[in-house]
Amino acid sequence: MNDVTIKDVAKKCGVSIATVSRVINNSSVGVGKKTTEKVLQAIKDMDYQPNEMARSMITRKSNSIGLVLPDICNPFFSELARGVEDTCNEALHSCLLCNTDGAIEKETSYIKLLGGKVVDGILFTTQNNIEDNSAFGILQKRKIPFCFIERYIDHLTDVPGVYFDNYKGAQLITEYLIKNNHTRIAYISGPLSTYNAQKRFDGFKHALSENHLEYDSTLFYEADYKYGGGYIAMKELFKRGKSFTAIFAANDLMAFGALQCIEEYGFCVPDEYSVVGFDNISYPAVLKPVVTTIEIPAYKLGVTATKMLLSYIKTGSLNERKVIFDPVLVDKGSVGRRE
Amino acid sequence: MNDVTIKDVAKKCGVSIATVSRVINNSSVGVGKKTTEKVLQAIKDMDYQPNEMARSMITRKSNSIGLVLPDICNPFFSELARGVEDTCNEALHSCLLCNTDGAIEKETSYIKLLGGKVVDGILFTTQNNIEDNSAFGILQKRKIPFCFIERYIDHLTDVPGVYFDNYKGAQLITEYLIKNNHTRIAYISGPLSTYNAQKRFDGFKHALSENHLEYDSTLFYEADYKYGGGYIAMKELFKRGKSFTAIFAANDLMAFGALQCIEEYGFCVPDEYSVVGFDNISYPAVLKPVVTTIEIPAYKLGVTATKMLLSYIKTGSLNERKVIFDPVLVDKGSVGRRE
DNA sequence: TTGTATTGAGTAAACGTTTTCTTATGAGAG
DNA sequence: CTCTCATAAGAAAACGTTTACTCAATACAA
Repeated sequence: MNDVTIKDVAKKCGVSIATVSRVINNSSVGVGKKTTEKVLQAIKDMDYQPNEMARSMITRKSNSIGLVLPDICNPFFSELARGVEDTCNEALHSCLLCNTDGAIEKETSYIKLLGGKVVDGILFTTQNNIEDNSAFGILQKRKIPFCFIERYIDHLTDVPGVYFDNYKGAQLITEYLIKNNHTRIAYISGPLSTYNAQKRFDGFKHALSENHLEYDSTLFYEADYKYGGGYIAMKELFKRGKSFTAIFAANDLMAFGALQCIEEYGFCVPDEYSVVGFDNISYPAVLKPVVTTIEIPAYKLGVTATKMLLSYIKTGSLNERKVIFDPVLVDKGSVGRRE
Repeated sequence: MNDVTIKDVAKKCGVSIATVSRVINNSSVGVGKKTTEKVLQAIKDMDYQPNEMARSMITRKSNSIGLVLPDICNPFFSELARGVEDTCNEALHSCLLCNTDGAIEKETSYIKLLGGKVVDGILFTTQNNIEDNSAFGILQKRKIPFCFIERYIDHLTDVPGVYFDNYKGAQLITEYLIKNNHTRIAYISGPLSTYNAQKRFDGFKHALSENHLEYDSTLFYEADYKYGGGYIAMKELFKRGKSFTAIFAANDLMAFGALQCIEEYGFCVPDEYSVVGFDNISYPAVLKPVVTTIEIPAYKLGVTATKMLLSYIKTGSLNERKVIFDPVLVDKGSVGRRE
């Protein structure tokens, strides 16, 4: 390690450490021009780098934030993370990465660790229910600045967060199907224990009723947000023998599973069945299949949340506690028009 | 912020801060059982969390490492990062994420920043040439513990790093083609300015000559590691009118591009043309196309590099300065047997 | 009983900064 | 020539820990 300290620099210049400190920080307010130059030169010569730890002790700022998310390998989260990190970097902050796999214990232990003044604030994404999440409790108790990402607590309106409007998204894409004259739409849901899945389902039903269509529970199947789940769901829906012309899967992965099944049954998309998903997971354009979907702007969510958190850390207050992103429909041609 | 300090705990218990410190650290060596319990209780009651900054000042360890990579959104790097973070977490360390986009200035500024005792060591991946990389210079000058990942400096044998044997990988997959009686193999290269591309190309040529096949430069095309590049390369190869039965693209993305072109020409894979790639980019199994390829164990690379770095940080020495991972062939059915 | 370990716990220095307070220097005004 | 004031720079405290050094108290062997 490089062990040049401010003392060494001071000694070499024949000045006090206070002077060196002033040069480093204020670009020399109250330091003579000649001295400033001398110090600057010495810093360069000795390759001196201030010890950020010591600095943080005094300033009570670590200039870093923690990013707690389920899994960086999930493209949604890596894009989000990129948005976070880019924004941090711009603001001369560092970003600590924490993968929780959605496990509450891991979330809690990370938050505890980070709370030890390791970071100035925390960006938190969780799939778990917030209210009975001990991590959330610690955040509040310790008064650690934080900002939620894609985690909704309808009734806790004062909790800072950046959200995506799943309800509206589901509504939007359902309406798109309806506009294309689909009236009997099968719905493959994610686990309804998650807030996500519930909101999407609600949005779907709302769009139906707004358009005077009846929700048919025999066209509903609750799966697991996974490829296999979508496949099984589709099979089951076919088995039930009810008629429908479109399938709304609550995420892209399940939509892919459904497509696979449809193909095996020898049906054509979008001619015989229309399929829509949710998420717009972004893989190289080459890869098939492809499904009309709702895009969640992960990068933007990351940027916005980071800005919010940093501003909160800096000023201690927030003029906007909640930012909600609107859904955008991305048409990739898996919806056909019914006449 | 939670501002309970060790002093508060000590005062509440009527003991000295040294005692509290001992309880925290050694689980009370040299502290009476009763006192220990009292302190532990107080810590819980007051929700005391030691200030890691202050701690680091004394121990000269931040218990965190920096991970410097081009782009977390690239699935290779996110998997790598996951390996790194998991290993860090196990060792009770934190991991700082730094995206450089491969820009030397960004690499340098990150390394400088991290060098300020923010981290105990650095994991460094770069696409740039190491020798004239100023970031490398800083690493060495400041004696910051580091470990390279997937960056090769043949002649700098004492530089700690974890590598993947691109040469052998290319050789392996070429031999697989030859074993399937392909004798005229087209090669779509990545940019030969990168070390990667060069090694893979060398491995390819070596396998040919080992099997007494002649390298034919009219079957060679240098592209850019991208989908579009692979597509254009394939088109050009067809245009040249030379005969070949297999295509080796130096990464999967280009292989996909080649496949796209082959399909447009109305040819069948693997019946008429065999195609192989490199990287085994891992997308959900659903997604097509799919190509026989060489897997680079990103996660394992991350784990190994982290272990290496942590051990170096701890002991100050390294029994193994270089770990090289062997390639594994992943057969996904895009190679046909020639009779 | 005396002497010697052993154990428990306190005191204070140290880590490398920032920052408040203080002082020395010199310039300009009267 | 003196007084005042601005400016430059130093001294020292503080940040919250860990740890080396003490010392008191107890336990045990002789």
